Amino acid sequence: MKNVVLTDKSLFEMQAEICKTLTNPKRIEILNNLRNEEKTVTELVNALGVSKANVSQHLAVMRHKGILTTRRDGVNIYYRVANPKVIEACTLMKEVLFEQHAAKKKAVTGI
Amino acid sequence: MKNVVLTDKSLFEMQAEICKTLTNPKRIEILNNLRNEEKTVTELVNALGVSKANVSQHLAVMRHKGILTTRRDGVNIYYRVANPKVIEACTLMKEVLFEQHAAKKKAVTGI
DNA sequence: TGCAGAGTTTAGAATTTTCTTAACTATATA
DNA sequence: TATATAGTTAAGAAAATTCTAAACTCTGCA
Repeated sequence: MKNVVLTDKSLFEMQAEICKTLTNPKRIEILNNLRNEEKTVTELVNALGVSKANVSQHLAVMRHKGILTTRRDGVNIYYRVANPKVIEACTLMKEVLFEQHAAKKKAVTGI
Repeated sequence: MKNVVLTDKSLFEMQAEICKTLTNPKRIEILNNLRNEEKTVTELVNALGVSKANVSQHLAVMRHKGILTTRRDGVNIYYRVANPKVIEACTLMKEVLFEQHAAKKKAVTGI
């Protein structure tokens, strides 16, 4: 365990690293799937419709960053969101998107 | 103005596009600088200590995504955050980082 | 032990992001 | 008009991200 101390110098970089979780459409879709419940890799594969290897890679990215945690139950591995604030941040950014959309629509229709 | 309608198909992609704003340390630092006030490009250049061209590029990225807006006053262009929810999301992700840090520290020191 | 199902890891190509340099536009003022 | 200041844009190299295919590990069970 190294670098337990947060240095000012690297703070923005560390924050960017955490935020990178949210920059891939499939990872966002995974987070949406894990919003209220834990799921196995296979369940996520079926929900997303992409290869198991790819889902596993995205899960690994988020697990290594501490965004997701896992538990094994027999042959299955269940993934869940480690900190609900990630979901909150995700929701806020979706709201930003919707509010932009509403503003654009208003600009076009005048309503 | 095309694609005013949000399709389900592209929703995660659009959300990821918005979130990409937060994935660069310099853009996060810019958002921190604009948290409570508008600033000119030169003020941001001085605050970040990087080239004007680079700051301008990062500002352009965020402006094109509707995250920042601008006003010109004479020779200066003032940038400000368009939607405070972006700052809220940024803050939440920083809290996630700090809570991870606290958890790691506790794991090491037992306190 | 051997097999099948569940998941991970690796290697590499294609794409995207980032930064630097240089050229460019716009505004104010002498 | 000429010049300085403020900011933007373009081109291209270096680095990071993403996906696919194939090989690999781990667990449960016959």
